[in-house]
Amino acid sequence: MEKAKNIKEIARLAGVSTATVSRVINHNGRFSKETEQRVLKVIQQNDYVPNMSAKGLRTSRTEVIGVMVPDITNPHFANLVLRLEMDFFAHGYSCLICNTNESQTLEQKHIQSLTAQNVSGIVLISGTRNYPDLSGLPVVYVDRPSRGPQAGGVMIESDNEEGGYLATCELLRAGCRHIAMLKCLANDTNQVARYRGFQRALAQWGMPEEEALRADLAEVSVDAAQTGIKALLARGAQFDGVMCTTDTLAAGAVIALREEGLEVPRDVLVTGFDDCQVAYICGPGITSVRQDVEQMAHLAAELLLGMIHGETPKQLYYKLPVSLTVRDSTRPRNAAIKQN
Amino acid sequence: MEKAKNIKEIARLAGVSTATVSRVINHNGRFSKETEQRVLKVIQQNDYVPNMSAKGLRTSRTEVIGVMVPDITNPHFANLVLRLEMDFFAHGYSCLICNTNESQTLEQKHIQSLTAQNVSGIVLISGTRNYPDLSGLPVVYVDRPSRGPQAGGVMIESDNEEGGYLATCELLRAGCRHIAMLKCLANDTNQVARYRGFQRALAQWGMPEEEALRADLAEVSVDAAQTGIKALLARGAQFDGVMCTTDTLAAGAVIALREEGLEVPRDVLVTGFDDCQVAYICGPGITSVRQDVEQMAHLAAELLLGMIHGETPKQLYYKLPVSLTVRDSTRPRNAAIKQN
DNA sequence: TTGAAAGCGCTAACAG
DNA sequence: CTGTTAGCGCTTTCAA
Repeated sequence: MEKAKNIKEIARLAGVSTATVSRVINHNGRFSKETEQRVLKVIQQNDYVPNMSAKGLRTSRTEVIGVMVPDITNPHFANLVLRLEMDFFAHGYSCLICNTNESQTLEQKHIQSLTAQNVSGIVLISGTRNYPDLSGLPVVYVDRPSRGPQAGGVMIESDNEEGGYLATCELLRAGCRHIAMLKCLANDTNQVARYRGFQRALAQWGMPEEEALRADLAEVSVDAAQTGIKALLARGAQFDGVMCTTDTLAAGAVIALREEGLEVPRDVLVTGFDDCQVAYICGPGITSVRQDVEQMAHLAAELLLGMIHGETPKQLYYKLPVSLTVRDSTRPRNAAIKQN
Repeated sequence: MEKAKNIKEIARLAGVSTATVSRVINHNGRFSKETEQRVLKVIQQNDYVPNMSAKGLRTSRTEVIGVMVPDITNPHFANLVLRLEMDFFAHGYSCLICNTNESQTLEQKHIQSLTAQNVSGIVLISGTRNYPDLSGLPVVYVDRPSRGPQAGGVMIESDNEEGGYLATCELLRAGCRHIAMLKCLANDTNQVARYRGFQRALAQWGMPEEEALRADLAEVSVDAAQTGIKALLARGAQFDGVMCTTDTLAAGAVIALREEGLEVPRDVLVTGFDDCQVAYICGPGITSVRQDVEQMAHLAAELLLGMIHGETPKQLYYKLPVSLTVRDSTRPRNAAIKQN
């Protein structure tokens, strides 16, 4: 038996008009209980699924969310995207995932493509805000603070400054007195905040920020971190701790130190940021600032779906708390370090 | 000045019919060079982007590819998805990414959602093949061999058997004589192939497969691997090498061994599979079988786009070569092990 | 080489 | 509570 594939045939089989079928499907009321039962039965019997292109054309909105992410292979973003996708799908929405590779040109193209496809909303993980095509479309900015003025939409981020502060305090508490700083401020404004937290902790402990111990990397990668650490050592920098603005950098730092004959935590302590699997896997485990990615995704989905349904968000800005996961990389085995 | 937002207005501004505009946009010929120039200019001046819902409704096909992946947070899949997304976007296609979490029910729902949205094709990373909704739609199966009979579509996978063989040979070559096997055969048929490669290598070296050294885990996770290794040790298993069917498992193995006072590679050698960043980051670096993810994604995109444009693929099955990335985890510092 | 017009499947205004 | 109908923006056949 041939299955009915459009609303007209369903209507015919159920002995009602297409309007009624549409109302039943979209829970728009104005039909009797019996009619509903009959229509739903026919729909089920025929495995009928409404054509989303038609619906999209008619309503100028599809049950699709655009998710723009710098790089899905970054474990932190992968986690975030997974959660977003799950949350949205639970509400009947699919996700168009767009990797922007930190390129504004590509980002612009993706946004154009997304609006052309009538997505209902966009989750934007980007420091850029001034996309004109976005006007009128619900947007939630996640994880990356704005480089310029916020143009509209909601913003959710972790308390990165506090995270940087926590990590640095942990190093200081564990006895570090000369902390190197591994960062990459180029694309990621989060890292600026983490760096500020670092500075605040030092100031609070009455310690100077040592120019010679700062490395600003060209990119966030294990390689760049290795190079950075080796460059520091090569020019004779003396440090007993390394604060890294990312777990990836921390992993690179640990590897580079090992290659240079320095063991973590015996000779140098290290902290990371994001609390990704690498922090756990890296030998030794790396103390890292944990972001609540699950909550971040959940909140983003909730807010965006709310906006899509016409609600106005209570706040325009949400800052989520962070915590510190302490591992071996800040547990000095060498008591000497504490006597500095 | 108000921008034109649909084909009708573009047509009016260019002084032609909508049909001509459509033909220009879709390169369907049957227009003069001058007309083309004029239309393109108006399109550009107005930043006009065709409404994809309308196009989708009309043609029953959208420039969207569905990508079904078990879990985007698995670095191997994240790499694959990133490459796929980049390749497809370069050809004007967006990707709906669907995490299936190894659930067939969820997979089924996603497929229904994808077909309802008139996607042009699907990349399916799954062991399941018998989805009826897929008939007529171009499908490329990637990375996961079929659990049952292949229903149609093209299949691309790495030579997992050879990979398992290579890894095992490396352990044997390095002096291992009692190799533990850490695997999780439940969902992932790839791992079965890797396991076969393991068996082939042992057989070739004239060595028995030791029942007592096999662990089949409930899931692919660091925790499961740790538990597995500790269980082996607890029941007094003696081994000098561990072959793992995944880098994640290998990382767990290294951690568990360390926690039990065994150092890699001093006491035990370890190999992983996938050559993800964890293999590099884990201290020590883990020797791992490298899959050419880039080529896999590239081939998948090429084949799927070809099928979408009506071509018939030359082959229905592609097996991609693998290689071994040797790291410290199979470079024994302890000469004694070689004299076994 | 170009235009007129039908219609994809759906929703929503309106009429009853 | 239910049906009729117009039309979303686009492609494509047919006619010129």
